[in-house]
Amino acid sequence: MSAAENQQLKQVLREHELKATTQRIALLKLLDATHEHFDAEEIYLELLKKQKNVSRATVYRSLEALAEQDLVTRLDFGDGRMRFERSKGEDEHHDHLICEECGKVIEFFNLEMEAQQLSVCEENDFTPSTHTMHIFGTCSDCKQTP
Amino acid sequence: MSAAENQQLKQVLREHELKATTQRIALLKLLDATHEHFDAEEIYLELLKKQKNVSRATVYRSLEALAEQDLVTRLDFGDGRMRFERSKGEDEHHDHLICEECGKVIEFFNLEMEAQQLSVCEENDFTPSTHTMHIFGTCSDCKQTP
DNA sequence: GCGTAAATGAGATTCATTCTTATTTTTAAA
DNA sequence: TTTAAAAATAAGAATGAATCTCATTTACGC
Repeated sequence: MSAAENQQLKQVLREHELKATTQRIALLKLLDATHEHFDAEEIYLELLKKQKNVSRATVYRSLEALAEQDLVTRLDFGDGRMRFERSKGEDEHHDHLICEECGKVIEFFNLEMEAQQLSVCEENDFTPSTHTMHIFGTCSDCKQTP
Repeated sequence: MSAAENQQLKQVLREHELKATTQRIALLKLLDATHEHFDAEEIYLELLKKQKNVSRATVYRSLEALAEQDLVTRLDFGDGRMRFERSKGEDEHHDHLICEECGKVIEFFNLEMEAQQLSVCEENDFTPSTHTMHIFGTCSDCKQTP
């Protein structure tokens, strides 16, 4: 089953004109297996656990290549390092509520908000490619324990 | 007139329990005088031009202290360094369209979008403090010259 | 299997930001 | 105005994420 998954990911990489290296496959497999928002260092350490031949530079370079092909998505929570997730379809796009106390990230999607964004772009003759909407504050858990 | 401005800024700083140092006053004066989104290094260089006694560390520390008191606002355009602007009133809040070609930043405000944000927070029992809404893409100028 | 272009590993490098320590300022009170 | 204590500053060292270098290895079309 892991073999089939490897085969499938190899396919995906080739379709995006990326060489199917063991490192890239392992990286995609890792992100496929979690819903967490890993940063590059965490990804590097996770990969090290599973196979010894990975370097930090490769993690960064692979993430860049994969992001360029929209196979992974960069997330900037404003704390100085980028997080990454496996890209979701257009219909699975989401924004984030970020708790400043505990760091928890709540994903949300609001159709009206997306519509407003498009209308703002139109008003300004601006062609959008991506957007980030982050609301910082305090989550319900942290409100209760002051 | 600069003396009066100094006096006024001194007042502002004291009201926020910050010592009114010449560096902080100069920093506020600089941000008051421009609509640009300077980064820390640019602020440092601008201040150096006007008076020789400033250090990078002080610029960073002052910006942190001023941001904490909401006298300046941090802007994260996702390019690896923070920008700063003089804080505007609640009613002057704005979000940003950021051109990926030329780096131009267009400010906008959309009341419905702000309302949607509040409703999302309510749905999630989340108390918002600040938010960032950045739309990346191509501005009208850059569309014309491909 | 072979050759070549592309990817990788290891570590050096860059760049924004933070920290350290000795010195200087601010400010409140004498 | 002088003075003392607390806070802020200057200068440069240190940190940490991300990028770059270059010698070595790997992927993959032939």
